[in-house]
Amino acid sequence: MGGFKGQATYSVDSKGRAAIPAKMRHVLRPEDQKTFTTVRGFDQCILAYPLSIWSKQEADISALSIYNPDNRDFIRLMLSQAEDVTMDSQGRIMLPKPLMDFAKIKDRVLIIGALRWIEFWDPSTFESHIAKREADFQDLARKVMGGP
Amino acid sequence: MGGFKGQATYSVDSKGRAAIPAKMRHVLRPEDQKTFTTVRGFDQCILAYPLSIWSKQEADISALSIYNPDNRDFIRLMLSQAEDVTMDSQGRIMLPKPLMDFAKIKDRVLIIGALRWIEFWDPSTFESHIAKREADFQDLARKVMGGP
DNA sequence: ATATTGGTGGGGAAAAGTGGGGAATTGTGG
DNA sequence: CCACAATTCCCCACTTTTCCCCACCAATAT
Repeated sequence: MGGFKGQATYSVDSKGRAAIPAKMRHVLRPEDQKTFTTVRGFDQCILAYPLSIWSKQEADISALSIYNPDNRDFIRLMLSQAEDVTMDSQGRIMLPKPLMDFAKIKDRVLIIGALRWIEFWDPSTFESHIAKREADFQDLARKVMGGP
Repeated sequence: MGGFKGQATYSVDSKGRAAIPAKMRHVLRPEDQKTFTTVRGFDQCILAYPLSIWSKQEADISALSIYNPDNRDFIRLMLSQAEDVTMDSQGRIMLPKPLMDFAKIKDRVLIIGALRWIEFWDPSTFESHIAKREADFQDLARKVMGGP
């Protein structure tokens, strides 16, 4: 069925909590146990995978050989800042501090759905990240999705 | 069955709702669950795909590798402004605010059927967009559809 | 003329987002 | 092992937004 989509800008309260948009909560399945695994994104953002999706990623990483130095460092970078977070009864999660620091998120957060995962951005960071891409959206789409 | 066709100019009320023309409503199939997925168009308009059509698009996007930066930005641009909208009992949908801003739609909207999807335009934007093409309709047709 | 379908508008109930207090847990230092 | 501090977790309460339903008007068909 449908994955995460849409966006919302919410507040991060003094306890570091942020609400998950209701429309994204509804995408979660019972086996996810209201839990996301948060990891450091490849860009300056936090990624949150539903538990059941993350477990596949974890299996892939598990399969990497320990005898390759690149593999070892990749595992360190990926896992050392990974954290399971469970929604409270209000549908909020606690964003891990190390990840908030990495993404420069303070008291407002932009949450965007990206099919199989959710991204948390500092609003102004996202704007500057995406600005130039926006102008080239047509070309980017053609390049990525194929076509003449 | 036939796809969406025709046009209509309707009002957008204070709550951001717009009616789907009845002739287009009748194109929807039960598996669409009266739901469209709205996305940012490549031109200055909003696209609405019936749920069952959109799910194919989503599958294609899902197949993209997240280890490619272009792919990631494409997914962000496409999905962050995508939204599922379900018709109410009067056959209306709520146009998402971010998309209305993008398409410069205020209180009137031009709705165009385009076979597998519906387009929402600001009436004057559409007029100026299509004006120059209108004169070249013959040539455009030959270019697009093939022929001498 | 009347019934039915299609478009438009708005009010009230329900859901969603936000903030904070206090109990339970964890971690640290004596 | 215990005391204390800090953090986390679990409720409860308030405000705002969304959504569901009813009502109205116009146009078309019977």
